[in-house]
Amino acid sequence: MDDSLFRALADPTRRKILELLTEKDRTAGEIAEQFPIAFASVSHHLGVLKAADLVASEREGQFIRYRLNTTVFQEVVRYFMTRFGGNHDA
Amino acid sequence: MDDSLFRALADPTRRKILELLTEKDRTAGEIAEQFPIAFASVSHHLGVLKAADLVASEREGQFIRYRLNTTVFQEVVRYFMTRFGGNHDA
DNA sequence: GAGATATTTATACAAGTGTCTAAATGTTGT
DNA sequence: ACAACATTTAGACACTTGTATAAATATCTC
Repeated sequence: MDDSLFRALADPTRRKILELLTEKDRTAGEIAEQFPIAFASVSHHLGVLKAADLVASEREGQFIRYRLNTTVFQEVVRYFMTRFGGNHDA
Repeated sequence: MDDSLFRALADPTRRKILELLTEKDRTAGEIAEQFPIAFASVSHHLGVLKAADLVASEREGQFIRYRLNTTVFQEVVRYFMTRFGGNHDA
């Protein structure tokens, strides 16, 4: 289990970004306008999430669209369930 | 979902501590001797884990015994499953 | 190609974090 | 009460991180 994964999840702005991407894929700009911080700062967060493989991105014209990498989330869930006895039926 | 929870999980030493406590409850000293860092540093980590409610402790004579708070882990699992579509049957 | 829009990269800085050593606190046994 | 042991707390310091502004890169339209 990679360290960058948990460090990426440690920031509330990044977790909010992930939740936004749960609803639907979004461009960097669509994501950035949801936050009171500078676009460049959001871009930095997106880079962290991407480095942790929590999101993927692809260019779409002048936009760059981000989407959740659900595979990694299942790994996180498995990490907690196997090590810390999360209730599988919950 | 509290911010301190994810920040607590972001450090590899702390995750290792949690894994040690999965096996069995341990005193601060038993935990500390598993790591190459100073006892005081481990104590600091234990404080962080306790503040995040991931572990609980109780004095036992001169020792202080730590144990996992499994309830919070189930909350973490639920957080990921509900928001990010982890496979409930996995 | 120039200008407009979308996004990232570079740089700087204040705040936060992990570690250390030293000192403090709590407990036990003499 | 004192000494020994177990653990935490206090301060200090290097390193990381989240943010900002400014500059760079990429795409689109004219």
